[in-house]
Amino acid sequence: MDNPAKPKRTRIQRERRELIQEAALEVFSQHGFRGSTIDQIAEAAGMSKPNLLYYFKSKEAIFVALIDRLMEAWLAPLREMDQDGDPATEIRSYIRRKMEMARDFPRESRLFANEILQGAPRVMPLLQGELKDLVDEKAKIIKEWMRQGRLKGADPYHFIFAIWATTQHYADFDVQVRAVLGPERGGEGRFEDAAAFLEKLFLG
Amino acid sequence: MDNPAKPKRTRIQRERRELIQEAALEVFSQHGFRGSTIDQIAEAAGMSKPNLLYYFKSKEAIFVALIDRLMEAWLAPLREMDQDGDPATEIRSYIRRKMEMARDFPRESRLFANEILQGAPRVMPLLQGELKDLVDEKAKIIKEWMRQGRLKGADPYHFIFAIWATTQHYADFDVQVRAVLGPERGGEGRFEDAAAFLEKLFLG
DNA sequence: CAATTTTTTGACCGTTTGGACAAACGTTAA
DNA sequence: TTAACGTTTGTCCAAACGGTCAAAAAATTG
Repeated sequence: MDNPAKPKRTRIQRERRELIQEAALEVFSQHGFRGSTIDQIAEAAGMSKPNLLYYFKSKEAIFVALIDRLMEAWLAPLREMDQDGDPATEIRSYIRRKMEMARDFPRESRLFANEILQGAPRVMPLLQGELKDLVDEKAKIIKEWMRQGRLKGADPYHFIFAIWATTQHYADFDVQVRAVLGPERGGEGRFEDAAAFLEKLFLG
Repeated sequence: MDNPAKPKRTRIQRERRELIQEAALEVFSQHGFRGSTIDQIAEAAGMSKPNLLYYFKSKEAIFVALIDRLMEAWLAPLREMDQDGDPATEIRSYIRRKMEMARDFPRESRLFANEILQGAPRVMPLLQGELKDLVDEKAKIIKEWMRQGRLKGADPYHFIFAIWATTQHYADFDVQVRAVLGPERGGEGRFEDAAAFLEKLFLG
């Protein structure tokens, strides 16, 4: 997770690696790791397979780079939750941010979901370390808010889990959501409706 | 989805097909469809690959049989929700049943999640048909309960989604849940804690 | 028992896959 | 011009994969 000797990269290398990661995100999020081929990614990135392997030494390396970048963005919204802010406002903002991520970055969400579903073989240390620490810290804050009577009392861990589950559901299970809502209600408005519902559910 | 000429099967065929599906559930739920090999499934079932292919004509056929059986169990809890029952009791029972499924059948849950994540290529018709119809029907009931003031008012569709998301989370994201809760709180009690939390969340 | 059907297996095949490699190409700078 | 370096590609390979097939083994039936 640290950087043992950071590699110096040319401009082209930075651009190409970025291009490859974008293509890989598209492919991996649709087919999962094992279901994706280097050829698919290479084609999506508009280059030949050997050329792609010049920038990433293996399929695994692409995936790891993607996950690494993803996890940062993943933890950010919870990091922003501020102990000194108004509890209701902080929770509301957190839900909003998570919902926006589900809407704007569904591929990242699905990629992460896939990794966890397979037993988190590549991010387990991160879950037990950085993520657990962060949640422990924020759970303490939420608990304090509840103790002060500024937030309805409940288990802060399951509270956070519930926010994760409900918001990510709209990215990960998007096809099911749309299928059930049907053509009329399944339009773009569904994220707004969901956000409004969740605010009431968690704060009402 | 119907049965065009139901095949007559010997006792051995019934037993072997069952054995294979159990093994396939184990393998598919861990590695996904593309990530699983026929050899893996055959080994888990304690037979040779050609022998397995004697009972199921392809990898796809195993998967379809599995999904078919799964979907029935999947819809059952919602089907049981009774219009004439007490709203709070009905919702509570529904949450309990879904939570028990997450605890007792996590492989089935993960298999389903995997299928949806990949865009539901094999169950889309079912989602748009049977599932949508069922949800439409139950949403109407919930809406009526809310109109009568017997249940807190909210969008019944997102209400149902939220129950799905939160309960299935404890099966699909189990490793993450355990990692965050840590060794102390991540024991078997987590399902009870979660169920209690969710009842309050949805009915409190 | 023998005849017939069902079940099991070893050997095999064509394709796909991740990855290696050397040769070619392009660019820049001495 | 040439040497050096970064980039790109065609070709190739070994392993893994889904699936076939003929024939042996086991079970069932007459």
